[in-house]
Amino acid sequence: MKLDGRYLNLAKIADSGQCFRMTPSGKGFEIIASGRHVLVCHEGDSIVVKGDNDQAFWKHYFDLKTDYPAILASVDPDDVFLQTACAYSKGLCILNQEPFETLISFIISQRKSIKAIRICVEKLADRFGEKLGSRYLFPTPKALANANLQCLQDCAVGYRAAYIQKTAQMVASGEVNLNALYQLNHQDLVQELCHFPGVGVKVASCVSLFAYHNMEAFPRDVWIMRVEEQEYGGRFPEEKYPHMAGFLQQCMFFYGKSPDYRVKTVKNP
DNA sequence: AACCAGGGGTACC
DNA sequence: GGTACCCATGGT
Repeated sequence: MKLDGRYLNLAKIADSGQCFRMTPSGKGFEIIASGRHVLVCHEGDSIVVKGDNDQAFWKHYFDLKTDYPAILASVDPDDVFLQTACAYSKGLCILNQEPFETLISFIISQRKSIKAIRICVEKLADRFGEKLGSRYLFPTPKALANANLQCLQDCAVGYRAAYIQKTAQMVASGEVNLNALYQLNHQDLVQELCHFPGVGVKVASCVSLFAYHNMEAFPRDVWIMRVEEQEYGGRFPEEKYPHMAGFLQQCMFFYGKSPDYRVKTVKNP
């Protein structure tokens, strides 16, 4: 199956820190998402997906309906840093990911590096997920709700084990219906997600952006705050870009973490 | 070998 | 309502 790949850059998406189960494989990438396990790679102007034929799903997953070039073109030309960050990040998009996996993944994310998050998520899948071919799917809410606390801790999640277990129980029991939350706006959604243990405004914002695709979400982590301090004297005016702030945040995060930017901003007196 | 990682909960004031 | 401290674990 082929998709329009003229804008996307799979390598950048895989390295962007919004998804944790997209890994280099041969000339392309392996993706495990929403009960599917595929191989994707660039081929000319296309992205070739092998292992699944649900075109509607993958078009949505890669957010092909959003006009990213138009978004990039509408960035304030006087904001030199943002222009640079966006140019550097060309090919990034905001994926449409499954809410439960995104929720648990970003509960794990607190005080962890992206590499460490990947390891935890993989261990959870290996231990509690359903097998599909050579790999394991992300665990269902029920599987994590019934998981032994010590077994969860064996997945290197540390003190977050209790957060994961309780959150999974709240979902599995029906106390919270994640699919029903699509109808909420960003602010109400964040408030709702904050009821889960281990979820504060930052994690909730990530879930709002990466699963529910609320583009006005602007998650502030240590990297973003560092960039905001350096480039904007404290705070990026995200209200200036109500329908694309989340994507710009991705660009600022991706560029801000890159060696290019870090070398540039080193101060040697 | 200290220090940091896509923070949040809690106990204080 | 702010703020200080604690929380496991892996990478650098």
